[in-house]
Amino acid sequence: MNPSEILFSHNLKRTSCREGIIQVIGSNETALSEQEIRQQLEGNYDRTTYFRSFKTLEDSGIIHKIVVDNQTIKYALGAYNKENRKHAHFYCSKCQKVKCMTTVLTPEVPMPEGYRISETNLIIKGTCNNCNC
Amino acid sequence: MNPSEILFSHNLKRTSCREGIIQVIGSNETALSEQEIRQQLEGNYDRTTYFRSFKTLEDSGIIHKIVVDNQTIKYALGAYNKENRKHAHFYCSKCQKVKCMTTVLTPEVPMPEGYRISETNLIIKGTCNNCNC
DNA sequence: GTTTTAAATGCAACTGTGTTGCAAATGTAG
DNA sequence: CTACATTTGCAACACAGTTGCATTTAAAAC
Repeated sequence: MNPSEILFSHNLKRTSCREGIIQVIGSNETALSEQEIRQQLEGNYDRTTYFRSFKTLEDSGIIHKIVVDNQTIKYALGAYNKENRKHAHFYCSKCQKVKCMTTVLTPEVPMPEGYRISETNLIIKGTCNNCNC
Repeated sequence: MNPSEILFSHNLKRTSCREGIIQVIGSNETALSEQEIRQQLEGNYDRTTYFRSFKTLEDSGIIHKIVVDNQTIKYALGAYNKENRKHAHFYCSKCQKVKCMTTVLTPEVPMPEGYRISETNLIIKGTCNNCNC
């Protein structure tokens, strides 16, 4: 599906900013920050528009937000696998790239009586194969 | 050990701000944000001083920083268990409290050739036993 | 106890992130 | 093409985090 179709299938208006964001995120191996997305996008959109677009796209599950730390936020396509499970993310502290580890699912943690889990985030930090050469 | 002894044993100067931070964090069940620590501290220190103190205390392993999301940062005492492993953290999205789950260690994730892990963060979000009543 | 000195603090200024209200522009259904 | 709801851009703002520098303080040396 192309960006336009993705938006349509989620009942979202097909605006150029949204289509561009999906397009750029979808054509990258690693997750991207707002800055990186802006650099790769043709159109010059307002910062507010980006943030509102990210929120809309995230709410509908088209993209997901990866909070590595309070200064490093990245976005990638998709969100859940077929079983509605989320995956881990790897952050390379040398090249600052974030990769979705789609084969590593977040663990099912047994919780004490009375606790309910809505979401589990697993972030792994280190250095990637490219930076360890 | 009291705050003064803790600082001494880490070769850090025993300033009132640092002692106060350790004191406040140590006397709370849950992890605290900068704001919450400020409210419970007598002395009125500059914001810069807090951030520098947090960094110093974190670098020496006296406290650890918990990044729940880019807007929610908390601090708690200690850092690693005896085996140098880190634990998971639970964030209640109703009461906004963060608890160290010292019994749940971060998983050992098998990585592809060439990857090195320096740190693993596991954040569980949901609602706590208090808020589910 | 006083002096000395390296470290910590307070202050001012600044960057960057994220939010809100409102008017203008745009997508889409009719 | 028109009408309407939604999205966007702009301005303004709140807050987190950082840096340089002068002042103050902790702790070691005397």
